[in-house]
Order: sequence, then C-alpha cells, then structure tokens
Amino acid sequence: MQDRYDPKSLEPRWQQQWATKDLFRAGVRSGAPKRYVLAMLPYPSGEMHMGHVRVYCITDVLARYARKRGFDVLHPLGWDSFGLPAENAAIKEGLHPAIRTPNNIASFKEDVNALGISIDWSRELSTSDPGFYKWNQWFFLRMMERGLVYRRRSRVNFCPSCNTVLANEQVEDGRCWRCGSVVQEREIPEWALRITRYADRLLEGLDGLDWPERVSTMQRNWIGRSDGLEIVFPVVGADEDDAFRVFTTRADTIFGATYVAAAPDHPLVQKLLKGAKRKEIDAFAERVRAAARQVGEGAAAAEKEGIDTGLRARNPFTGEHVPVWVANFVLAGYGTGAVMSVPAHDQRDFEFTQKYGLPVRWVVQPEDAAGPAAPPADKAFTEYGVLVESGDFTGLPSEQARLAIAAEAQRRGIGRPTVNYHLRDWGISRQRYWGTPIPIVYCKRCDPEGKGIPVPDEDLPVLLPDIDVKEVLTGKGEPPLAKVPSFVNTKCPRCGGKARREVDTMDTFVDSSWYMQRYLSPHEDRAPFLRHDADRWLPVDVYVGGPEHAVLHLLYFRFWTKVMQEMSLCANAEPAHKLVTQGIVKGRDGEKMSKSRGNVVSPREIIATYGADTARLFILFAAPTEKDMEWSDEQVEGQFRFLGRLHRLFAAQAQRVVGKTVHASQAQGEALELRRKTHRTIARATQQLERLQFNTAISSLMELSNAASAFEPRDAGGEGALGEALETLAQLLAPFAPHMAEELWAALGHTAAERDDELSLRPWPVADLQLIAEETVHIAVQVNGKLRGEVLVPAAAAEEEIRTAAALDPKIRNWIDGKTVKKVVVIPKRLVNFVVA
RNA sequence: GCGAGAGUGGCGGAAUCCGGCAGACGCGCCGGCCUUAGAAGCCGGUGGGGAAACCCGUGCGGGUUCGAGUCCCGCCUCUCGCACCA
Repeated sequence: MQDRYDPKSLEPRWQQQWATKDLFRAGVRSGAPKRYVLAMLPYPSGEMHMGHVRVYCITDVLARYARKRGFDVLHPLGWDSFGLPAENAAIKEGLHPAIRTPNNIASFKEDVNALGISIDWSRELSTSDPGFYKWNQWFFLRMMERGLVYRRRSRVNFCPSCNTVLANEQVEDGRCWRCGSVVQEREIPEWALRITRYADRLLEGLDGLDWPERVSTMQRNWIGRSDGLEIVFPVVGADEDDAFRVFTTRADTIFGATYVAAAPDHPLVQKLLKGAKRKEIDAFAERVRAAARQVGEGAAAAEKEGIDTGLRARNPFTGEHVPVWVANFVLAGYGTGAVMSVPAHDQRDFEFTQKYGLPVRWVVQPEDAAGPAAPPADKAFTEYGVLVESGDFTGLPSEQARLAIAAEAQRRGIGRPTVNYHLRDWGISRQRYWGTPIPIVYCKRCDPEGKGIPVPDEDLPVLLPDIDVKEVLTGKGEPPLAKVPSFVNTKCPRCGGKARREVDTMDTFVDSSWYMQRYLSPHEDRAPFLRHDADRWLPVDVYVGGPEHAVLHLLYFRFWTKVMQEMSLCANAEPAHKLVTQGIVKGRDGEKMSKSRGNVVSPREIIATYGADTARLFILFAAPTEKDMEWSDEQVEGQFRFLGRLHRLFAAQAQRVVGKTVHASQAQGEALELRRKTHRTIARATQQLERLQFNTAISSLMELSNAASAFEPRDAGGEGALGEALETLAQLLAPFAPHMAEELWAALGHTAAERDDELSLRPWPVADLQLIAEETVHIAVQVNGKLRGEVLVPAAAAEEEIRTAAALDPKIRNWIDGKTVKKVVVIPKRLVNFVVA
C-alpha cells in the first residue's frame, strides 16, 4: 500500500482489473436469484453532467450491493441516440448525426467507466442502430394488426417562412426559434397509437407498483378518468339529429341548467349557423385558438368570453328552452365539446353568467347548516347536497340523484353513462430525419385513399438513408426524408408498381418504451427479445431516473409492456416494479446547473482532481436520494479527507492485523466495544442500503472509521477486534467507493488473484446479533417528562429493578424527594418517567 | 384554484415508518499541537441564554398523552406537478 492516497493511479488500476475479469457480466450466476437495476436511457451528449453522475452512482450502489448479496445482477447501459438534439446540431454545423453520435457515445462511455460504474457492456445498445430500430418497425406493424395504430389529422405548429413543422420546444413566445416568424397552426396527417384503449389498465396497474406517490398521482391525473352522463339537449326547431350532446359529472344539477355552452368550433354550431352570425363566431374561434397558442395549450385564459348563437335548446328534464352560447372555456377536444351550464353549482358557469347576465337557478342545498342556506351572491355552491326544485328528484341527496337522473335519461333514450379521459392517443409521427422510419408505403393503385400499406416483415428494417447533410437537413421545407428520392421512391409490396414511402419518422419515446427488454437479448435478430430471457429478468426491480419523466416516458413504457404481454412476449404487465426518482444537482449558487448561468460543475474535472470515489461519496452523502442537492466544494473536500483518513488508518494498522481477525472473540473492554460498534454498523448500513438512505449509510461508515482510528490494540484480542473492524469497513465501503474498498481489502492481505476472492463478489458481512445486544444499557430518567438524569442497568433488568435504580439516583432524588410520586412510566431499555405532584 | 411533498443549529442534513435522551455524520467556525512560516495533518470545542444550578429551543396556534420534531385539528411559508377536464 502506498503512503499517500493517490486516486489517479489507484482507480484506473482497479477499473482495469474489473474489465479484464469481466466481473459485471450478467447471467453467469445461474443458480442465483436475479436483480435488474436500471438507470433511464441517456441521450449521449459528449460529456456526462452531474445529473448522470447521480443516477449512475445510485444504480451502481444498488448493483454492487446486490452482487455482494449473492444476486445475479443485470446493470446495463445504452444510448438514446436518435432525436432532435443531434439533428439540430447537424442543421447548425453540417455534421452528420451518424458521425457525431458514435464520438459522443465513446466519450460519454469513458466518463461512465472513469466513475467506476459496474456496467455489463456486452449488452450496450444504441437506438439509432438498425438492429434496434428494426424492432420499432416490427412493433409498429404488430400494433397495426391489433388495431392499435391509426391515421388521424392533427394540429401542429408551422413556420410559414421556413415552410416546416416545429416541435413545441421550437416555438418561443408564439414565434419560430430560428427565424422569428409568427407560428401558424396547420392540420397534417399523422400516425397515432391507441393508448387510450389501455386507460383503465394503466390506472389499475398503478396500485401494485412501488412507485413514489407523487408519480402515481401525476399519472392518475394525466389519465384523468371521469365518470358521468352524456345527455341530449335537442335544438329547438331543428332536426331530431341536430342535438347538443353534453357531458356532465353532475347530472344531479340538471334542473339548474340554464343554458348550453359549446366550443366555438363545435360542428353543430358550424352546421346550423350561416351568414353574419357564423362569421362572428368563426372570428371568435380564431381568436380563442390564437390566445391558446400564446399562453400554451390548455392554460386558463384570463377572462371568460362568449357569444350567444341565437339557437335554443330544450332541457330534457325541465322542458325549458335555454339559449346556446359558444364560450372560450369549453374545450373542443374533451367530452362532447359542449356542456350544460349550471351557474348556481359550477364556478366557471357562474362567472360566465355574471358577465353576461344569464339566469341562475339554485337546485342543490347543503345537507347541514355548514354550507349556505341560500344561494351565495359571490360564487357557486359546488359541493354535494340535497336537491330542491328538481321535480320528482327533489329531496334526494346528490349522490343518489346523479344515479337516478342518469337511469331516467337512459330509460327515456336521451342519455347514457359515459366515461371520459384526459389521456389522448399518442401521436408518433415526427417530420424529422434522425429517427426510426415508419414502415409504410403509399400506392395510388392498391390504396387510393392513402391509408398506408405496411412494409412486409421480411423487408425490415426500412433503413434510414445516408444523406448529404447540407442539402437535406436545412430545417426548412418538407420533412427531410421527402428530399431523398432514393428513399421515397419504392415498389408497392402488393402490386410491385411505383409507390412512395412514408417520410415521417417515429417519436423517440418509442425507443425508450421497450429498450429495457432489448437489453435482455441484445444480439437477437429473430425477435426483439426472447421469452426465455424475459422470464428470467423481468420486471426491472429498481428503475432510477428524474421525476420529469413522470407522465410521458413512464406512461408509454407501461403501455408498451401491456401490449407486449398481450402478444405473449413477456409474462408481466408492468415493466418496472420499483421506481426511484432522484433529485436534481444544483450549482454552487443553488440554481439549476446550466451553461447560460455559468454554474456548471464538470464531472471530469472533479474526477481529475479528487478521483471517482470522492465524487461518488459526495453525491450520495450530500442529500437524500430523492431530494435536490446543491454542489458544495467544501463538502467534496470533506469526502476526500474522509478517504484520506481511511487510507492512513489502513497504512498504519493493516499490516499488524493481517491474519489476526480470528482472535476477535477474545476481545475485552474497549476492544469488545469496538466489536460491538462494528457489528452495529453492519446492521445499520445494511438496513440503510435497503432503504436507499445512502447519506446515512455513509455516515455510519464514518462513525466506524472514527471508532477504529481512536482504538489502539493492546493484545491479541484487540488486534482481532481492529482487524475485524477494518475488514468490515472495506466490505461496507465497496458499493460506495469501490476503488478505495479494493485497495483497502488488498492491504489486509487479500489478493485478488482468484476470481472468488474478488471483493466485488465477496459476500456482504453479517452482523452478530449477540454482539449487538447490549449487556448494560443507559436509561434516561425523566421527572414530569423532563430529562433529569441517566442510570446504567443490565439490559435484562425487570421494570421494578429499573425503577428502583432510577429512584435511588442522587440527581433524581433531588427532584422527587418530599414529593408524591403519582405514577411511574417504565419503558424497558429506554427510559423511566416519574410523574410527581 | 386543485393535488403532492417539505419547514429542525451558521450550512447540508440525522432522529419521523412504530411518540420515549433533538441536532448523528459532514461542512463551516473557534482554540490548541506540529511548522521558521504556511499547506496538509492531528487534538479539543461548537443550538440559544446563564458564573452556575438551571431555563429556553424542531414554521405558527390549539389538542391528545406521563411524555410530541414525530399523532390529530386549524393556519402560515416554500417547492413541485396539474391548471377552465364540465
């Protein structure tokens, strides 16, 4: 062992050894139970940032710990190499993504290895590799067969000057990010996946998962299941068919419905109105759309606005003729695009009514005196209550009335119970180059309607063509692939005649929806992965990543898994059992790290200065796993000092305890105390690791290190106890600071020549419960709940014995002598409380 | 507005699951040792008040309990998410 702690020489040495011995390969411990530990798929930027460091430190601790607990561990890593950042860089710099990406990957991979992350690189994958994206296309075709794929028109952002479609993030304040033109809205065809068909299964599946409540709640809200009644309000003086269908969750308030509000572009409004009124409403609709673009889709507009259409509809329960308005707060895309407005019991309707002077009818009264007994003048009463002025339903509580009114509507054939979801189908078409080609061709002869003809399986993959970057990736005009004739022009798989390929590519969320399965059979070319491998490894046991993916990726990959299960590709309906969302790493200034703020701390520099072990310890110690943390140079130094102290401790003592551990059982006095500390630390650190409390686990190790440093052996028993403490430290440190742990382990005379003696695979230490159990314990003594002293009693002491000992203590006697002891509370091994008058 | 989470020393944070000695561990700071001096390292101290005995102290106000940072009720503040979803 060197005198000085020099991570620069020590760390690469151990990394080399691990690689040479191929220690982290999964699937070689055949009899052992499996554990699948996974970090979210990274986009391979050229240099790792601190967020990546944090995720991989977390998964690496879990992976290394699991290995030492005897698991066959799968801890793979790959690259989310398709996508917008690479394409944008290509547009800007003219460098083909296929050239840049491998360089970025190589560099990022180097950083991962420099951190000492224990990855099974034999399973590395890149989503831009045809061997991977071929299976995206295969899945697309299988989903098509199952009726899960369809073509629809959808609104997109369009820049008239660049003549191209823009992603949401390319729109800044309603303007094009590149040229600053005002963005328009356009309808274009796209391919969509019927994720909504799985809405209820996605909802129900959440209950069985060990996910943060926050994420499950977000998913529930996002899916947004809402049970209600769809009911018909016929238009007065129009055809039977021309009726407004409205959706409501509050059927109990239908007697209070004083008007109908429809979305400005509601088809029935369009159909029934002509002339000046129609023009007025169309202009209004355009204004509402523009406002929505400005503040972002769905955001609440400042004020409610509307126009009276002049149409009248009949309330099917009161028979009353009520006006039909169009209003900016009614969404065309949700429910039926029209609502019955009940101003007395809905806040939005109330506000609208206030502005336009429409009638308010109070039909639900609070059940008890808690609420208002009469209509409040300033807001709607939105709670459940008891119905009034509601015909036959008067007197019923809201819950019952809802059902009764729904049943009545159904009986009369004017309504039916309906479920609505906030969740929309998943549009996967992207007008970009750097993604998976959609395996579809269009043939005028076989497919005159342009529905799309699937490419046969044997023609997969549809390869992304090589391109002249300067000509194709201009960021302007048609989708890039449309400019590549050799790609576009093809033969129809049905008639063999001339046909055109689909030129859109797939959303990269498709890649990340099933990559965790591809790791199982990464080189398989007959299937995306094998059932045999799926049965061995799925589901992912722990999935670690940022909470920002709570709804998109984490919903899509659950959907995909459910489809795969239906296809019998795997047994489980959920991809990941436990989800851990790690907090973000903030800069020294407490702000989010970003280049523009100039507060970015480079992992490379930290590793170069202090070594990987220091970086790992710091990032795990500074805050609990799920919480945000701030970068602190002083805390980094602190971890470096801790490692330095450990190194010195072993340099000074390791030699003399080699082979002496067997004498530990003779330990007496202080030596015995050290042994107790050692075994208590094993127990605590183990529990803390299981609970992902890495910060406190490390602090437990520091405590043991401090205790061992303060101890000086005087006899064989002492040397044994110290030897045991040092071996334990090296063992427990292994998941956190693996290089240092190996170095310390070697210093204790363990050679790593044999694979079996490798610290990484050596069994995790087991605490001796007998040693943890104390013989004597300190008991806190309280008088009237205040701490007044402490007594030392045998751990096995009976209540009576403890009480007597406490009462005899001189400090305590000061407090209780001459007073009446009304009660004595004794909690064995913890405390005594005298309650005196 | 709705939902979730969090408020503890100068700082990051322990203890919160299951009520029982608040402040583990680290940083910072103060003092000392070593040194020509510094760096590094080592030793000691460090919630506030007080000479001490003691008193006070976990966002605020109540409650339950022998005992509350922890449980219950009502507020305040902050963070995150959703935000006209009928």
